[in-house]
Amino acid sequence: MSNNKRTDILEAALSLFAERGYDGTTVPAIAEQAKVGAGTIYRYFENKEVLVNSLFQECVEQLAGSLLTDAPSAEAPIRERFHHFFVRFSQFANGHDKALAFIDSHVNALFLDEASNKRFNEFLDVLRGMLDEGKRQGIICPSPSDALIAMVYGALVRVFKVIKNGVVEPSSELLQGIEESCWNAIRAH
Amino acid sequence: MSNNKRTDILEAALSLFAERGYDGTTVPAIAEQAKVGAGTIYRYFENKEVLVNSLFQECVEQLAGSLLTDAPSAEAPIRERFHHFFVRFSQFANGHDKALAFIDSHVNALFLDEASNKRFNEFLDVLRGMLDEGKRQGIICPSPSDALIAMVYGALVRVFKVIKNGVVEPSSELLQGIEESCWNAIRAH
Amino acid sequence: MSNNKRTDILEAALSLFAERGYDGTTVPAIAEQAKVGAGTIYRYFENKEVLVNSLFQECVEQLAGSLLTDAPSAEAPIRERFHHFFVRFSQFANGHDKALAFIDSHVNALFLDEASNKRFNEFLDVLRGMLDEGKRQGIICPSPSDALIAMVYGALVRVFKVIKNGVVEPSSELLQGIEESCWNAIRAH
Amino acid sequence: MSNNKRTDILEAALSLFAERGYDGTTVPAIAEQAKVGAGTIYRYFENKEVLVNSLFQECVEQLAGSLLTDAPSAEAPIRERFHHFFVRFSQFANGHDKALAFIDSHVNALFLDEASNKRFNEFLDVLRGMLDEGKRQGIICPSPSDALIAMVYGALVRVFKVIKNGVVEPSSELLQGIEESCWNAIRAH
DNA sequence: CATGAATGAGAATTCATTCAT
DNA sequence: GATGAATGAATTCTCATTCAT
Repeated sequence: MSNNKRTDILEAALSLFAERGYDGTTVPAIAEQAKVGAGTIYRYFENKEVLVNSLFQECVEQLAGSLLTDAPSAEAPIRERFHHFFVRFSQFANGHDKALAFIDSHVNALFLDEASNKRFNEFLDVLRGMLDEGKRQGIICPSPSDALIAMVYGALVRVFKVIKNGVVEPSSELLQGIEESCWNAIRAH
Repeated sequence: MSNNKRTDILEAALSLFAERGYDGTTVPAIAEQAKVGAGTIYRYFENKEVLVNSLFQECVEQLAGSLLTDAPSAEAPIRERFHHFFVRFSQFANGHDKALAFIDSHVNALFLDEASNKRFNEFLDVLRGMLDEGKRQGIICPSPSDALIAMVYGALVRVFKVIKNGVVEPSSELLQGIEESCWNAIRAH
Repeated sequence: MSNNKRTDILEAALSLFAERGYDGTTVPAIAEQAKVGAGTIYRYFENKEVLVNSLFQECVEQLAGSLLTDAPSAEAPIRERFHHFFVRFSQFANGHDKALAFIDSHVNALFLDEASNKRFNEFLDVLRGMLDEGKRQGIICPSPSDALIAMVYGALVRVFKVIKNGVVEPSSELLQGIEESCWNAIRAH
Repeated sequence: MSNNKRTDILEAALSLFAERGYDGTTVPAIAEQAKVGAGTIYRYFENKEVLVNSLFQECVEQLAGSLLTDAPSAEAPIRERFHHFFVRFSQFANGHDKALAFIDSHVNALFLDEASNKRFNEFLDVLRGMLDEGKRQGIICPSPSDALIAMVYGALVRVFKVIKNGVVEPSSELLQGIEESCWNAIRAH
């Protein structure tokens, strides 16, 4: 029993969208997974597109919120800020693997609306802020921040996916190695 | 006029799959884009699933072939081999952006068959070979190759996507910076 | 208004299959005749083939049930048993002419499944039992029962079809004459 | 190699129509079976409907011709005429089982044109003539000829089908038994 | 509020027919 | 004449959405 059908629906949708994609997922399938009637979904979301956008925004919200929790101040050393970012991201990837997979595989989809895209860009801005500050300090390499973000984000999404799939073991050495690799990718040499 | 309808269909499918995904693309839409009748598609491909698998395998083939062209021998220095890989990958990303986007967004899809998955893993093996040799020589950092591959591949796919989208300018400095970043991510420090 | 859409669909299908055959009948045509949406048919039957098999089995069930209703015991005289069979068959042919036409024109079709064929053979077994007993008593002529069944069944299906078509009048003299003819065809002389 | 593509097409169509019915048979399937191109069929027959009507009429022609060959004169004893009919019909059923199955399963089809129906009725007229003469002589029972024809024709089609299917062995005793049964069905008692 | 049966527009696929070679 | 690749209308089937209960 759950105290909230809306949440049940979003969780079911997340699970299915992450696995089969938006277009590969039917509304009745979401209803079944959520253990609600198909019609119930339409009491909480105007239609399938509204549902996917709501879900996307909530997922990005969670990810962004996760990264900001207990974050060092803007005055803290970049390396420390990056470490916090990495730890949080890695926790999120571990605890919310479906959300990360869903965000990643739907991020450029045509059915995402203005608000969804805006929300995702705001999330990227957090990273951008850190990198821009680092470049000002000469600690981060001078490539465009958008390029650096794309690389770090792309690298992390992918590497946590192979971890989730069990291809490699998520030991603390591995995580340290990944953090080092990412840091080396963006720091000035 | 084209000398080959099969090619027209594959190109149309690539374009649409890359943009809207497999499930978001209708067969008549492919037919229209390819300027053939809808029924014609079924003369060349048994069904939509066979079409997407054929396309996937051909794209991976192209990518792998591209990376192998004029590749330095296995005895060449790792840095040189990596450079060649990067240059080829960047050329492919530039000339075949849709193929790269298509591969990337469909690589784990449930409708891909055994052969498609096998073909993609063979492509990854090429990278693995280079990294494993580098680790033996102590040049590449000791994280599992699957993790390093995921990071480099993820970083490159993503960064070339933002380049394609015009977010950043593909200057030679940028490309040098990206290559350096990727190399720094995987080399031993 | 009917209390059961499944029944509406089966009746519509029976009517159309009897008239135009399985392959000559489209699903939307059945839907229209049944006054339901085309999609509704698929809520009740997995596909067109399942529909035709369900219908076939139900029709054979009705025919067999009809023949068994108030049937004389296996100890009753063969002539009496045959009379009962004939009367029941003739009533069925009169009241369920479409069912009889449908069964007859689809009985050997390739799309009928194991269960459908089995059900029809069970129906034939009822006749076979009567004829075999008659042969044991020397009342029925010694040709193989399968041949006698084929003849009687073939003769009756065909003659009731011409009656239904209005080619001949279904007077009681006619029915008596047909019963006599069939009996004469199978009795020992 | 055959000297006549038209014949090849008709034979292929006969074989397929007999097995799967008109609507269940595709024109390309006929072409393949006939070892001609699909387009070739349209050089000999305007369309599929013309093909099936031509075939139907040729088959009925063959059957009627078969029954008339060496037929006793109208003055010959009815029993002798019936014997000849039975022998010829049985030969036809044996040598042209597909033609008989095809005629039987398509005889009332909606796509048969005027000429096809007319041709089939002319065939029935041959039987009718014999039975009417027999009734005049008091040898044949007084049921309407159309009913008697339906019964005899229905019985024979069905019984030769089970013989063809190997359910019963076509011994000369069996054939004699069948002939006797049919004769007993229609003679006056 | 919640449901799930019902719907029909739209998707994948087939096939009778045409026509350039 | 013969072919079979190409076609698009028609067919089977799916699914987002509605609405009576």
